[in-house]
Amino acid sequence: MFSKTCQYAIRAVLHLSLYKDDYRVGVAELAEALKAPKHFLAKILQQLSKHGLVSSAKGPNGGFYLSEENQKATLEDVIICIDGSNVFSGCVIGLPQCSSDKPCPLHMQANAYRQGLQFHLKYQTIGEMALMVERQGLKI
Amino acid sequence: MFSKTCQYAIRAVLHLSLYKDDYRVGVAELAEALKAPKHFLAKILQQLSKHGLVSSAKGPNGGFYLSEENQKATLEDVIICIDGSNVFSGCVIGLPQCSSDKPCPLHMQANAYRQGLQFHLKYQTIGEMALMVERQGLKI
DNA sequence: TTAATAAAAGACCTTTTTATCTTTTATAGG
DNA sequence: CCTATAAAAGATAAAAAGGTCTTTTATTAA
Repeated sequence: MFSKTCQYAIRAVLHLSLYKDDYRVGVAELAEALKAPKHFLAKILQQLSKHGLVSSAKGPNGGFYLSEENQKATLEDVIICIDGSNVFSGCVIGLPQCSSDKPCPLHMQANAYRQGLQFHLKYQTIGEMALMVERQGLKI
Repeated sequence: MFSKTCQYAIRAVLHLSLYKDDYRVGVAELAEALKAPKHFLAKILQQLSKHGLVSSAKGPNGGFYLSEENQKATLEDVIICIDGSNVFSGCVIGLPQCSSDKPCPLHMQANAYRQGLQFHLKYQTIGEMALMVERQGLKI
């Protein structure tokens, strides 16, 4: 479904949302926590940063964090930023002309799956998800 | 969702199921019909053939076809043959330890919809799908 | 104002996926 | 039995994804 890059991005953002508001997380620390390759994770965070989905501060005590604004974004935003919107809307068997007008044989069922998930990812902010994660003790 | 290889495989099998029972389709013809790279498609068909999901005949008038038996298989079989079963069961954010016991934050939602798709792909044979495709004039 | 810190940026490498080309094997039909 | 045909098999190549390393830039705090 999602690329490995995107999986790291999702996990990184969720993880960032668990820290205290004013704490800046260094890539090394985050990479360790996620068991993700450090430099690769750095790239991903930079891309998210460039698109305003995470915030960062350079220099001593710097690092990545989620601003109030960032917390209001959704995982859908993160996913689209990394993998593009086609993960939700592209034809599952790769037909360029596939649409609800001229559907492929898997169109309806595949869309049910993807739109259901997309809805879930869209109508809950990252901040809200973080609360869920903490209360339910979910794995990241 | 599915690899390009898998997308070709699905389309190839569906396409094969539309021909008359006794007609053998050459790779060149099938590649043309699917607008797929010929040699690459050949590889895919060989893999499906090795796993008993399509049948083939060498020599003049030879080619690929679906036997009675092959028609009774499902697209789930095809997909698992090419992409492996993790497309249906692997953690969407890539956690090895993710399970219904220790779920990731997307576990429930992802599985709810994914299993819907899997069910659809599993409880309709390729032969049955072919009928649908013809009756509804769907795109392949 | 300088030294240490940490992100940003970019060059580079590795692996996997996707795709092509060539040779071998099997078989139908003249 | 020979030839043309078409799949099987295998080697090779190109592109994309995943991952690493080095240099540059910004910032803080001594």
